Amino acid sequence: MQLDEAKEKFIQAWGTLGSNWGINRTMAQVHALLLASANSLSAEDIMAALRISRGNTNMNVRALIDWGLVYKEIRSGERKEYFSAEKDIWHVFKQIAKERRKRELEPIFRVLNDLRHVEGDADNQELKAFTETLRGIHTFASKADNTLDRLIRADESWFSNAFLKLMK
Amino acid sequence: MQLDEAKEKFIQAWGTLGSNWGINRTMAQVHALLLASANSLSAEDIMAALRISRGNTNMNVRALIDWGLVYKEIRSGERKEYFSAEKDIWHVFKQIAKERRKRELEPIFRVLNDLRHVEGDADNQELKAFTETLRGIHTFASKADNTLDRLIRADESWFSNAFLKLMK
DNA sequence: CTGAATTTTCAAATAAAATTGAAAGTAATC
DNA sequence: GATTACTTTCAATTTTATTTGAAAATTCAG
Repeated sequence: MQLDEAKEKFIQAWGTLGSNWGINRTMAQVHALLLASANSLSAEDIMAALRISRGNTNMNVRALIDWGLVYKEIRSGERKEYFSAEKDIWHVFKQIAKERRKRELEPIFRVLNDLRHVEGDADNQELKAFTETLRGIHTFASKADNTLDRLIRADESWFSNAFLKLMK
Repeated sequence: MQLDEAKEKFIQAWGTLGSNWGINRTMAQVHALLLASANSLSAEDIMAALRISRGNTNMNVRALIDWGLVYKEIRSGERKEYFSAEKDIWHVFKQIAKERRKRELEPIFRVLNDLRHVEGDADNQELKAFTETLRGIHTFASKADNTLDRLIRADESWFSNAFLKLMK
């Protein structure tokens, strides 16, 4: 397979992966394009490579910068901005985990926790079932969130070590 | 807060959570409704509670059964089917992880692995950058996939233990 | 300052995903 | 084997999400 074909397939696959997990497909594709490029790219480069509009390019590049996955580069003597992706995949993963936790998990878990104090008759079966479900979610979410937090702060050797530990 | 209001908010929150992570919002809401119910519910009950059509109800209940998150119940003497959710949250989590791995991770990682054999000049910088990115993804994905696999097979005490181990 | 290069915004258009509902299918009962 | 009580399917519709592109804003160089 030739490089161009492989890159194209990589971009498609990464886009599908993102899309399946609630990330805008184009955002994931821009990310893939930058991950697969040796050099930083301008908005024009991205527009041409993915055949998308300037507005779309701008929005998604900004989002990737907000997510801490893409960096802006200013080349001296040039006015145009160039963009490059963070290439350390462990760092990329942590960054995504961190942002998604902040944006999509924390707010929901805050709501779920508030719901645990429902007033009502102690031997109402419906109420019991509901609070029991919320309790289960809370117990699980606390452990998971704590583990995730540790993961986000850890370096790769921690992950490898943890991985090995858990293997036994 | 009254039970009905709390249930409603729970259903909304669970729907938003699913939607953010690439799961059909209604499917997540049906799941929430069943998670919050003491007794199994019929299609009519679900239609009424969520104000959705019969077709929609049927599709999403079937999907939840496919995912192993909801069980069908036949009450003797009744023709109607009733549905109840798996309430053990640790089991629910493992089941979701298992299904998503199978449906959305494995196929993509198979594609990405194929892309690692790209032909071309060994000192082409673009080629080097591309293969290096794929190598990084592969290394990470292998570890993550293995950990996930172990998680899926584990029981809750394993998770709690692992959690404690990783805390130190 | 002024103007050219570039980026950003966002209302309107388009595309994608989800939903409806009625017709077709299935299965239990008499 | 016909009737009834459901469940399933899927083309058409509706809703939601994404994308476009042109106008406005910004930034830099002279």
